[in-house]
Order: sequence, then C-alpha cells, then structure tokens
Amino acid sequence: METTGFERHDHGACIRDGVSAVDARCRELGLQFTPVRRRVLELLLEGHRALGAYDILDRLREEGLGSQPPVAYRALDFLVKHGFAHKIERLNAFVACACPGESHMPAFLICRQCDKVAEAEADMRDGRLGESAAAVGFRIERAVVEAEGLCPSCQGAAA
Amino acid sequence: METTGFERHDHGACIRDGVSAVDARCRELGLQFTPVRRRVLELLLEGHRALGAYDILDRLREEGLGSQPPVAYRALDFLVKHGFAHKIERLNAFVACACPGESHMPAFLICRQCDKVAEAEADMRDGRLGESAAAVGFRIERAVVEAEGLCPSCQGAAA
DNA sequence: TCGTGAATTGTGATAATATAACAGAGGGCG
DNA sequence: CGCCCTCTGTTATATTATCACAATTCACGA
Ligand SMILES: [Zn+2]
Ligand SMILES: [Zn+2]
Ligand SMILES: [Zn+2]
Ligand SMILES: [Zn+2]
Repeated sequence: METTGFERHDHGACIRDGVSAVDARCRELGLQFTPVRRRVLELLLEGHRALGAYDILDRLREEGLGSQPPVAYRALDFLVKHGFAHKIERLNAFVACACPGESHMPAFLICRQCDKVAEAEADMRDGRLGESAAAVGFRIERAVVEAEGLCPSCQGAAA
Repeated sequence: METTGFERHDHGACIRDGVSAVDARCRELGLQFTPVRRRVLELLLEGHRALGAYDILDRLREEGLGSQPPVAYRALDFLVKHGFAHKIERLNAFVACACPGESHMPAFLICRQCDKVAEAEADMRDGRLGESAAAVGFRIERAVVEAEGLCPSCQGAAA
C-alpha cells in the first residue's frame, strides 16, 4: 500500500470503493455490515480526515441513526477491530483504512494545518527501532506511528 | 541514547541523576523547578512506567502538594514542554524522559504485560516512513512512535 | 530592602472522551 | 413457537483534560 490522501484522486470512487471493499470483506468473513456501521464508514471516508467519536455521533444523530455515545463507539470498535478503520491516538480520532482487507502495521502522516491524514506502511520491526528493540530483547507486536507535519499543499500555502 | 528501562540498573542513582539533570537544566534555562514539578518528576522516575495524570494527582494529594487536576496537568505540561517527560498517547499517560536536555524524537517500547516503558531513539525522518513521506512531499516535524509488545522478562514469564 | 510585574498555585466548575450495565429488538434455526 | 445470538437503545457513570479567576510566590531591578 502506498501513501495516499494528499494526492488528487477521484474521491467519489474513493468512497464507493472503500465501502464496497468492506462490504465484500464482511460477506467473506460472515460479519454484519449494518446500516450504522456502513454510515460511520462513509463518514470516515468522506474527508481523509480523522473524526472524533462525538463528531460521528452528531452526524448520526442528525440522521436519526442513533444518539448516544455507545452507538458511535460500537460502530467504531467494529471497524477498528476488523481493520476497516484506525484510531489516531494523537487526536483521539478515527480514520477509514486506506486498504481494508490487508492486515498491516499502519503509519500515519497527519497535517497539522488542514488535518488531513494519509496512511503509509512502515513496519516498525524493520529499521532502527526494530534494531533497538531486538538489542534489548523486546518483541514488538503492534506499533502506533503517527507523524505530524505539513502536507504538500499546506507547505505551498505557507510560502 | 540507548534503550534502557528493561535492563537492570542502579535505580536509586537513576532517580537522583534524572532529577539533578533536570535541576541543572532548569538553572541553565532560567526555569523554575518548583516542589510540585520536582515531585512529579520523581514520581515519574520511580518506575520506568507510564503514570496517568490522576495517578500522579492521587500521590500529590496524599502528600499535600495539591488536590485538583490542574495541579498535576500543569506540572506535567511543564515537564513535557521542556522535554523532561513525554506523553504516551496510547496510554494517556506520562513517563520521565530518559535523556533530559538533549532534544530528540523519542520512540517508546511499551510492555503490555508489566507496563514498563523504555525509551529508544528512532528518527522517523530516516527509514521507510521517511521515504514514503518524502515521496508524497510531506514534511515530518514530530512523530509519535509507540511500539507495544512483550519485554524480555515478560517473555520469559510467559514461557 | 522594597515595589512591581510575571509566573505559579489553589480551587471550583465544566468540557471532552470513553465505558458499564441492562433492557429490548431482530433474525436464524431447532 | 422457543431458544440463542448479535446488534441496538438508553441511562448512567468513569476517565481524561481544560477553563476561569482569585491568591500567592518569585524574579528582578529601583
Ligand atoms: Zn478519497
Ligand atoms: Zn495540510
Ligand atoms: Zn531506573
Ligand atoms: Zn514487561
């Protein structure tokens, strides 16, 4: 999987493809892709941005799909648990996975200006951190990697 | 700086040195290393473990050093802002910096069993993430890198 | 030494994020 | 139908973090 999210792309297709990929995957795995779950995924796909659980909840409320925190959190838990979305710890917020289906150790590039989030691949078991860990005998199982900075277009705007 | 925290070491010295390093650094920079701030740093140094703000606050309360959340948060903000401690986003908790004074891009190895935290160095601008970021023109300014897994002694215990 | 402004602390209130607990709805299947 | 299982609705509560403002302490120069 390559970094994406900062590049121009057909975003309508991006949403449709994201939803239908997850739909297919749920069928495969016998998971229930219910209306709330589908809608939450759509909301996350809308902007390549991280959304807080309460942002999601507000939208659901407007649409009559649920009004209490557990509704949003349950849908998000489902999506995260099955790898269809990720939590950005730094922001206490969530993004749709850019490549649902493949299991991976995601890394994120977060623009501090426009809040867009791109997903990259960076298995931490390779590289310097992996070496340091191996050196002390630490076994890495999962990793939170969240890089913050300026995306290309915000660098342009700043100049 | 090397990973530390999982290896045996003279921990009394570890605390003393940590505190006096910060003390010296504050003198250099003209910062006020007040009793609350000092005590919070000592608490963080106590276990090479991440402590939540309210854990800290409980200890402060017992000791009559303050009883409301802002007291703990302000001390933690001070320590984090000046690089004497770090926040572990994954845990909403804080650890003392293993090498106060040097500015760095820290990475953490977090044992999911015993909750110990070791600090490693892993500048994300190198390596695969750096390449991915460069490829899309993203400029990394800071990074949260938190690897979770099993420390050497917990691997031993599990077997 | 004393006055002055800035930094720090005390305190009550509240915001933002997240979970617990349990009752109800719905569907597949004997 | 009756049972089991998953998902949903709802109330309440836990956990993490910040705001606002008054009181105090500190650094620093007059
Ligand atoms: Zn898109
Ligand atoms: Zn941007
Ligand atoms: Zn130590
Ligand atoms: Zn351990």
